[in-house]
Amino acid sequence: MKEEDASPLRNAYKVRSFQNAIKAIAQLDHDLASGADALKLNGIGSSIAFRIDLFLEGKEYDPAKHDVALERRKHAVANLRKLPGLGATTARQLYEAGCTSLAQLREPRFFEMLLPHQRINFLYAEHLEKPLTRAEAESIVAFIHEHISSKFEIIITDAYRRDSPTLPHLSLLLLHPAHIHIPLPAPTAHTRPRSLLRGNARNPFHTAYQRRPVRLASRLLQDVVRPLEDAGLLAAALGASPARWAGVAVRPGAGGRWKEVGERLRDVRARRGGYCRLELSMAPWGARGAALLALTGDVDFWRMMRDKAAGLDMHLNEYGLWRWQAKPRDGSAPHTPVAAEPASEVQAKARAPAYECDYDFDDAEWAGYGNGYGGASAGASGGASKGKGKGTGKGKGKDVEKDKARGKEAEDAQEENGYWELVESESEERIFDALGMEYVPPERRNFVFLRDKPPKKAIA
DNA sequence: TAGACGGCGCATAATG
DNA sequence: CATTATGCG
DNA sequence: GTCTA
Repeated sequence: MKEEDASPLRNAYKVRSFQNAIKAIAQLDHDLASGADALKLNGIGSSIAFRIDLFLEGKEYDPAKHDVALERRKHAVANLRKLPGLGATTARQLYEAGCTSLAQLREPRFFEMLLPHQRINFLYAEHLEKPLTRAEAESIVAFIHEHISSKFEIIITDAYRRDSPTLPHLSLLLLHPAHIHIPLPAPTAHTRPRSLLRGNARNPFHTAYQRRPVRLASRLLQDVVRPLEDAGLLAAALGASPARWAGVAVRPGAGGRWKEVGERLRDVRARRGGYCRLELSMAPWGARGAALLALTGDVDFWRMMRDKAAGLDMHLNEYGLWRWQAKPRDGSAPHTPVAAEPASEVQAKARAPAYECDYDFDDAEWAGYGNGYGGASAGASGGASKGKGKGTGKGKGKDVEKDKARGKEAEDAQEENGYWELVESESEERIFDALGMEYVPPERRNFVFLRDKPPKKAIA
């Protein structure tokens, strides 16, 4: 009877209902005698009970008889949703406008319904589906090295670092000795453990809202993305923020050959040649280890690491491993800098701002940061903007609705109760160590590792 | 019988 | 320009 | 689709 139920996928809640029903039946230690028998189970209602009867009597359930139109719509929507970034809502709108397949998105009336990133994903769809070879990845990195300052260090992360022979896309970590500010986690990071088993796709190096000029002034955008655009490597952007850029890049020709700039720019304009997805992440110089961890392990492994940290009452993000230090009641900050190991000069500079918790929390920089990990301090507090509070003022507070107001109050209280202390961020090895784990080499940071060697396993 | 059915952070659009 | 709403995963 | 208020 599972086969009976396995197919439908139109209404998310309906699908879940079927899943629940299947689970309920699977947990039984005996066979079902009838639909009425099944009806007693939690998760099985009249409709599924009826279909169980049909099944037991050997009759077929014929969906076509029930609803041809629905079936057709289901297929169309499922097809449309294959495009990354195109979800249920857009798919439905497209279908209602008469679009029944991905191919039809070519038609202007449908194409215009797409958001910018959806358009790019569509236009480059065949290219982006094609994995890269390691040689292609290396060739692109060499190209980038030739077109940006030699002070940048570039590390290929993700699947490449895990020794995978092919890469779904190219993910690069960039480091620059002058890029050193390590932002603090949100004050509430430890009191709001994320759901560790599901949810957010990985999106490290996010920064809170910044004014346009500030955003565009980032070293990544100015000194990396800009020259690469000029060099004709980048064909389209899917998203750009101060420490992160994602988009479409040109692939090298056969044998890792690159054409001359002018020709490449013409190719890009005409969308000739091969393309791939490229992701650039800019990490603070002293946060190399944490950044590598965040960008190398697959999603499951990274989630496991963060879970591990949470279990030890710490907080792990792409900037480092943090421990919450409660402040004594009188408010005098316990001046206990970590510095477990001798820090290089740059490092010291990188860390310094992290411990000076003298932010003006009413400053606009802090307004609007989310509740989660990774966000918080917009890099703007690098040094200069620190002492002089007030930008546009007003920042947070205000008359938010009850719910949010409560949350904010809690946050304010948190801020006074302590601060985040950076335990380790420079070396992967030492982060593993601080978490009480054996070092796991990149090629083993994957789902198989988690399954074969359950570290602690929160998987309920 | 109507409404819930997971919750959250991000990017972008819409709105003030 | 800043905040809120929506789509997405 | 089912469950609950």
